[in-house]
Amino acid sequence: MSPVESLPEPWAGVRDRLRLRGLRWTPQRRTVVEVLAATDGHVTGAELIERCRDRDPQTIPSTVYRTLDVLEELGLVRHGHGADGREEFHVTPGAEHGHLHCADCGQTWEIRAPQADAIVGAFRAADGFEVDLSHVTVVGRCADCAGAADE
Amino acid sequence: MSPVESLPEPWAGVRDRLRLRGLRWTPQRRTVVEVLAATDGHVTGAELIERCRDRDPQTIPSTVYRTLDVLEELGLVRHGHGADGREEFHVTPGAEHGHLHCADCGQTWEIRAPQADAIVGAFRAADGFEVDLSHVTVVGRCADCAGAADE
DNA sequence: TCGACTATTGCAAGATGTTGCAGTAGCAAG
DNA sequence: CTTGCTACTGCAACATCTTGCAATAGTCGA
Repeated sequence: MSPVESLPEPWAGVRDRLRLRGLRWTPQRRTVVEVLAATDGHVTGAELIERCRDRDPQTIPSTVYRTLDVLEELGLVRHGHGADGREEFHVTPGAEHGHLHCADCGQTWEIRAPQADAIVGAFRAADGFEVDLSHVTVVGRCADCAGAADE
Repeated sequence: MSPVESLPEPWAGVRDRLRLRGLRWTPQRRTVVEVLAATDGHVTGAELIERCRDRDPQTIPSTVYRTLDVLEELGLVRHGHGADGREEFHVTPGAEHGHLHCADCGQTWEIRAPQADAIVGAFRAADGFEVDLSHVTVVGRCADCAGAADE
């Protein structure tokens, strides 16, 4: 009795975790999980659908989005929003990070630990508010572009 | 020679500022400007269109969005994204603030100065990056909801 | 006041998500 | 292996933005 498929951790047990909650393991969900397991870091909703279609051309967007909701409840992904407000999904663990985006040059960076801690710490200390950093894309102007703007 | 219309500051000179740049003052833009002048704080794109339609039922969404782009270039509004990624427009000045949103209870607060400074300062010191706080909605869990989640 | 230049508009189509509903198909029990 | 409950799917319609294009209409100079 080999496993359904050799999925890397932490995806191997998804099927059973779903069933334990009375949820179901379907071909469509399997497609999404396989794509996510092969994804490193983050994907936008559109990219994800695109990749699912590579495996199964019949993929329906609404099904993918609903599957992502379920996987987020299991803690396997987190959704956030890019600089333009479009959805972005982070594959956990190991990809829980915020993004920094320059509105001028369009570049994006990951927010590094010191700044992440500054943000999370500031709200925790003041209000007891627990920030979900990976939900956010901080927008502004990078040093190069800010300098260039001063003629 | 009375002004075109008695718009409150800083909207009174919009017409001339547009013309100075070779841009035009149209009835459609006037509608948007009037609505914004009567708006306190922020509005979502959908709300704005709704209010414009109250004044002019012929209002076309794409025209409104394009007008907002122009007004943003003049510095009269800033766009940002709410917790769900939808657009939100801040009427400047005086409404340049970030938002804090609890994913559990759905409440939203304005980010206060100490936390705002902590964020802006952290990025400025480390990378010279100038954060546009009003673009962002920081999402997480408020103290009450975080507490309730611990059973 | 008239004419020409070109910024804007209105419209239609497309991208990205969300939602309601009826039919389908997992899954656990017998 | 059946059967029944109900979670899921597929679809269609809608919400929010964005973009390309032809026609319209502000502006400015003569």
